[in-house]
Amino acid sequence: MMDRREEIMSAAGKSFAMFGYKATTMDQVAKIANVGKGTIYTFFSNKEELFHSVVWNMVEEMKHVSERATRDGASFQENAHARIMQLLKFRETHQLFIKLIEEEKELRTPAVGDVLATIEKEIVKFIAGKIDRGVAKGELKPCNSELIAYILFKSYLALVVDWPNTHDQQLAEEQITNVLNDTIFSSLLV
Amino acid sequence: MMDRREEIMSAAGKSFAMFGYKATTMDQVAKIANVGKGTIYTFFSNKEELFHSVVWNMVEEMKHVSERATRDGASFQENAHARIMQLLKFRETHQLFIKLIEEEKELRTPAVGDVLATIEKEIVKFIAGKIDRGVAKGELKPCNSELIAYILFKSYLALVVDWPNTHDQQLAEEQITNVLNDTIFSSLLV
DNA sequence: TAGCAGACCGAAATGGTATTACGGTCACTT
DNA sequence: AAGTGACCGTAATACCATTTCGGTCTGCTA
Repeated sequence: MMDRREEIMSAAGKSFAMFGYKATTMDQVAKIANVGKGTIYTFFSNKEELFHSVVWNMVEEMKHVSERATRDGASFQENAHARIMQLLKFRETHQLFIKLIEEEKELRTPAVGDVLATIEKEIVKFIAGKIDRGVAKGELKPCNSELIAYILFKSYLALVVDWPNTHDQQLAEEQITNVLNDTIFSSLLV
Repeated sequence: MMDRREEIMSAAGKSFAMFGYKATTMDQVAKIANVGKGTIYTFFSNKEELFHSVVWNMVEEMKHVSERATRDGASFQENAHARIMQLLKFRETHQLFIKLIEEEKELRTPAVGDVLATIEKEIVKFIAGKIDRGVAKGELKPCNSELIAYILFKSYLALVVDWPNTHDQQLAEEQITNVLNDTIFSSLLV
């Protein structure tokens, strides 16, 4: 039988993904995990900490999936594009992530807002790390990597996520690569 | 005495700016305008149309204020920067605009959400027009002006409005001009 | 008699309260 | 010693009585 802690995390993951943060109860999690409610509190000090642990797991998985989009021979821009697109795909594919975004939009649960902000910060840090590596390898000019990572990610969000909200067809991926190659990426190359 | 229609628009403008869309009542507007409630309905078919008229007024004023930031001798980038910064300043200075943003965030009044989306579209159209003019005058390369205007405005929003939400000090204006000159603007110049 | 005013209408929001649900604890079991 | 679930106080929910408000329409005024 699985480790009790993992059992609980897994149960919580399923419940948060299905019902969201607010609508999952600790009794629910205990039931799914085949564990008494009290037991949960020997591993996690409260609901929010359990939530953070589960979300953190997801973030690690997301980074891992993103890394897997890296291709060895490819240029920095190609890899950066592939990795960020993978992040965005994860964002709108992974059940828990979808549920969190939905809950933030309709319920405004504060704990969910906090967690989404944390995730965004982590993603930007992840991208900034890639830029720093590019600089260290001499592929990119030195720059304020956090600022560039920030505007790069925000641009992707704007083009991939926001644009379709106000325009009735989404942008072709080629248009996205073109505009970003001409602007942000071109300013980075040595 | 002022035109009755203007009287009503002015009263509505004050009320929307002070209390927001949801919390201003037609009785309230009638009272401020010194007009019977029925009279409002001879000029505007309903509350939402009155609202749109008032907001449209504000948008025209905002565009006008933005134009006034234009300097004759200055480069395209300088003027574009000055005009967009003026738009953003208006956005966080003008009472009605402030109130709309607040109401969208806390109350989620649908009519307000619609109107804010319309305003954003109008701003992007305004910027796209400037880009088209720059192209026509031969200052800029031909490009997809709507797409560039979109990403340009979204970038300004990200750097000026969003950044301070997650970082405890706002970006210096010089950092903003630097990063955008190196990226989006540089891709536009002939 | 044309245009304005404000009493009036029904739908929708609000407020107050009785009830339920939930996060977290702890005395008890195994 | 480790685990459980009945239990507690608070906070959310459901319910209903009352009020509010957008919009209409008849009568009044100039």
